[in-house]
Amino acid sequence: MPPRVKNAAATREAMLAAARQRFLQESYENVGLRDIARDVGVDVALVGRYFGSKEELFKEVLRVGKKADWLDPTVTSVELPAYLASLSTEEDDADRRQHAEGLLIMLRSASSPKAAEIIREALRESVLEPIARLLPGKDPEIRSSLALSVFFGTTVLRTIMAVGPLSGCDTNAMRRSMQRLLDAALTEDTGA
Amino acid sequence: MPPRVKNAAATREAMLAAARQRFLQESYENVGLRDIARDVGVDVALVGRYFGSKEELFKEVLRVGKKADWLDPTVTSVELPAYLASLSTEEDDADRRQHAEGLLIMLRSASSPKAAEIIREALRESVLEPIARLLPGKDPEIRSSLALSVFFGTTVLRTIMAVGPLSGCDTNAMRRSMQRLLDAALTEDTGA
DNA sequence: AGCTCATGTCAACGGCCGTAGACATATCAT
DNA sequence: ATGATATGTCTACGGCCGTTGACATGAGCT
Repeated sequence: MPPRVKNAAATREAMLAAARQRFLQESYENVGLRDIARDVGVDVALVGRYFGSKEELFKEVLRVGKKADWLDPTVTSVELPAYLASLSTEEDDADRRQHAEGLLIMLRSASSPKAAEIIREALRESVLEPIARLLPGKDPEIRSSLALSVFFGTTVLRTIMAVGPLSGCDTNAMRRSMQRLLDAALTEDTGA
Repeated sequence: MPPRVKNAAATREAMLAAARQRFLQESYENVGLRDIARDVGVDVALVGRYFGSKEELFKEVLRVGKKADWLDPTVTSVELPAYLASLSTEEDDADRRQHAEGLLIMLRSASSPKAAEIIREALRESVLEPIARLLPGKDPEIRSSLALSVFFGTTVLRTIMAVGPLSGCDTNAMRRSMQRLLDAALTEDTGA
């Protein structure tokens, strides 16, 4: 038989992929359901049928990146800064790419009221807590938040604002800077 | 004479102030001109008359924070990290507050297509370049960008995403962390 | 007082959005 | 082949948006 023209599971998956690409490039409000539907070559109304609402579609998009769990448990705390630093620069590793993409999506839509709570939850449950669990020493939650803030800060300038000095920066230099920042972020506070 | 009920300059100023407050709390797209007008007790159409368009109003809002120039020229590079660190925590100093507010406005609307270019320009001309000019050593543009990324990163988590560990953090601890991060950001890259 | 012009209001336009329900069509079981 | 059902389309609604031009009203001058 010739390949099915009508296949619910396949179109759902295609819409999810298209949505992910869109949310990767624009914020929650600026992504139109009609854009996503057009990408797949399908009618808008299908979004409603398969995902219920735009918010639920967005939730599902964030769930995609969750499948590859954050950080192999074998990763020790000393490798952690290097891993996080590689998130911005490494392009090949599939898991890393997915993690970095997920974070970028959250960052892009961070100031969209409708998306805010969804993002907060996803961030906590599938990023901050897993990282904090790997950190020895005091205040793991604060330090994992600081580490994440390094990623977000550099990404805002490099990718979202497209500010020259960081976007055009040499990859190795960038990785060294990230590593320095992440070391500082993960350092325990001596209170001095 | 009793204070003028109709005063163009005053209402313009009031609308500018109201707009600034709104853009401080929500992103470019999520701030409606009708909201601003309602805050002032005035009709929407006045926005068009006084500012031309929403984009120009936004431009003007960013110009407000520019009046207090960034960093007294007497500030040496050693005090710079402390100054930047105080941006997030200090509430009293008027200039600092205005600088921090300006940055928050830019951050909030960073992923709004209509606002993006305006922000890029304002950031470069009135933040990145002034700071870079104060930095001795190599790659001042890169290092000033990294310093700014520290502010943006922590602000995203603390203020925009309202993520627990950083929003509820002790002020002194926060300042120490910021200082550590900023030192790392401003350190020259030895290439090692 | 009356004239004039700056100042502010009103109504409406066209456009895009997310959502919903009625409708069409392809696929599969019988 | 025929009916049943999953799959996808079409149309349209109500709502908010930024912007515009015609209109009202206040203030200040003579």
